[in-house]
Amino acid sequence: MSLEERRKSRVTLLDVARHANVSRATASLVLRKSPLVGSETRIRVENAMRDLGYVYNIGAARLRVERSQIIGAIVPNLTNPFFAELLSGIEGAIGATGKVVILANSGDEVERQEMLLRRMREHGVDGVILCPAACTEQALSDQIADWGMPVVQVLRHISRDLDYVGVDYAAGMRQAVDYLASLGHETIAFAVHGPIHSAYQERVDGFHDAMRSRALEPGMIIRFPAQLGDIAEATHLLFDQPKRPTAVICFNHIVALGLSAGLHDCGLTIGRDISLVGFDDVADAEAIRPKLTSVATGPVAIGEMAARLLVDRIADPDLPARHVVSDTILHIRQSCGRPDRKN
Amino acid sequence: MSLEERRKSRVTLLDVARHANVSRATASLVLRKSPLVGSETRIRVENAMRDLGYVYNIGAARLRVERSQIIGAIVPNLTNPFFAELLSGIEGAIGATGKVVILANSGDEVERQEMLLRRMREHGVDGVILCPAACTEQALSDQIADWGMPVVQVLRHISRDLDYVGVDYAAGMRQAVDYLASLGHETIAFAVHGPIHSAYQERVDGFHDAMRSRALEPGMIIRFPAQLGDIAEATHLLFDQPKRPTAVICFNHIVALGLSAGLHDCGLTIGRDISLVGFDDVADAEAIRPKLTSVATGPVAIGEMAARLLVDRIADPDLPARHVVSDTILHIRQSCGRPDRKN
DNA sequence: CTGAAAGCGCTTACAG
DNA sequence: CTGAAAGCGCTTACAG
Repeated sequence: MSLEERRKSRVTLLDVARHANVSRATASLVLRKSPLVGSETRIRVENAMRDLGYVYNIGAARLRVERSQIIGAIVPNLTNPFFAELLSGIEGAIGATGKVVILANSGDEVERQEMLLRRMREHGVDGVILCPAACTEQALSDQIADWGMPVVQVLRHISRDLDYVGVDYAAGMRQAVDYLASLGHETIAFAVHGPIHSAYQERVDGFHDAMRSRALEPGMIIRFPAQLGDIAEATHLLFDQPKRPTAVICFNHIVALGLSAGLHDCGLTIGRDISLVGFDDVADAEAIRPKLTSVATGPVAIGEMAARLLVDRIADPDLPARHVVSDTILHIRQSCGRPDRKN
Repeated sequence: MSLEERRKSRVTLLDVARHANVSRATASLVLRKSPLVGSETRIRVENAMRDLGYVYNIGAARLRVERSQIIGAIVPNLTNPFFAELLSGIEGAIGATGKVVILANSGDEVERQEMLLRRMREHGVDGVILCPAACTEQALSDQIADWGMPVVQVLRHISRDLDYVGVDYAAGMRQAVDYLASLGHETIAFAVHGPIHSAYQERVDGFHDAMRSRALEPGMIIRFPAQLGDIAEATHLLFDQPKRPTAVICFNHIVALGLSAGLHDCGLTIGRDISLVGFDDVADAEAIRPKLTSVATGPVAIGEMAARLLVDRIADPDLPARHVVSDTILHIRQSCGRPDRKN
């Protein structure tokens, strides 16, 4: 009986048309706000829709028309607040166009990513915003081209043939290094962690380049554990170096949070005994003490921009590939000082 | 021409059937792994699918069958890491069943929530996991029943007629109060912020009850700004009270982060001069110093549980409504000490 | 095990 | 402006 009711309650466009004394074609035109329909007719149909509780069936429409109004978003990690902000930007901008976003988490695994991509194709997504899992091969780009599926890469890239929106990581590293150098630091470490991908590589290369152009010794890359909980107790890695760094740049806000805690545990005062620069500048940067000087990358805006590019590409698949790289901003707060020459 | 190609490349089940020399019905059976098909036939069909690059069209199938394999998730805020973890649990558990999740952000606005719900119905979602926007009226529950749409409420509830999975906030508050009382605190504040909803109310009520049952003076509820960035500088509110609190329980990790910073700015040492208990226990709790004693609510597990309930309800819409409320765990770390009687 | 046929709810020319 | 008809890609009885 509840099944009965539910079945009964499914009202179709034909029901609406009958109730309004028009043909189904006319009702369809009203639905899509065609100017072909007279206003009295339109109103009659709209009333019928309301009275009957009609709900448009996008899936059925999709069968005839080439738009599902669904786009996919694949990120490597959902619990990282940085990706949450990215997603927030994507969802906001896509939602504003009346489309809907299917969310998926690749966990940075290429097989899982492959499965998700297939699932999304089965759902007929109009396109996807992809932050490629680490170790994704460039060949994926050819596959995507074969499929004829609009894709924009975000934050990480695997091919120049696809649209891309990301961050000018090299410039960000230069800002950090220049700032520290201006305070007198010469021995600067770059504390990294996590899987290797384009954004990782660009940061590392950017660090080396920035150090070189300041005529500083490059090369002090120190790898920390992937999990926030393990970073603090690995802080000693900083001091196991041949030359002890007076300043450290963090790969992202997770490393910054971990080291900020770990240095505190070592009895060091950040900003006096050692300088710390964060990267990504999510909300925490303001909240930890001392306030963290940080390179801001604006994840929400990046998500919005990626959404915009995807919408454009769906509208015109033959557009040449675009690559937009956004500027970083160094927010100077309280976590850096002059080097302590005693060390 | 690229259009041509794309159109050409759309291979249907009929193409597969022809290529494998079977009827479309048989191909469909293979697709759905029916045991009715002989294994040689099955293999022939599977090869044809592979050779032709066939992609199942779920949307077309949905038209015949009552399952879209899409579920919706509506949360009030995407940038709050707590909701990101919740979402992660939802996506993981739903994804594991082969379904896909449409994500949407209500921004805690009921009109927006209404629009999102409609959009999801248009997409024929099989059900939705809803964290109701603040001020959602109970009438929504009746609407949902009318629609015949499976819904599970998560974290916040508006009606007992709908499934719900949330947290035993009252028990969490009791744990916090009991712990502080056992250290000797008598003047305890509850620092709240954000919109009012069931989870808010339950925490406040739980606080009062817990204080009363310890024979302590209840009632010190102090409201802080909604934005993390504004909380630290509102810390003085704690001291504008008739009786200065020796301990404060935080509404969530955002308040905890903000106050932790603000108290530091006031020159107070947390755990010695004043005690702080967090709520939610997202990753940060381990990372701020002193380590934050916190009531853990396990958002990932809650998301998973909500997904499980939704799947059950979709399978059997006539199930009686279930309400699962998960236990909290008090993680004792370093942010609490005995009250300083000098104050 | 397989084929022919009807139908899910829409859109789109094509006539009127 | 409106109606009749075909078709999007699948599934589901129903015969064989």
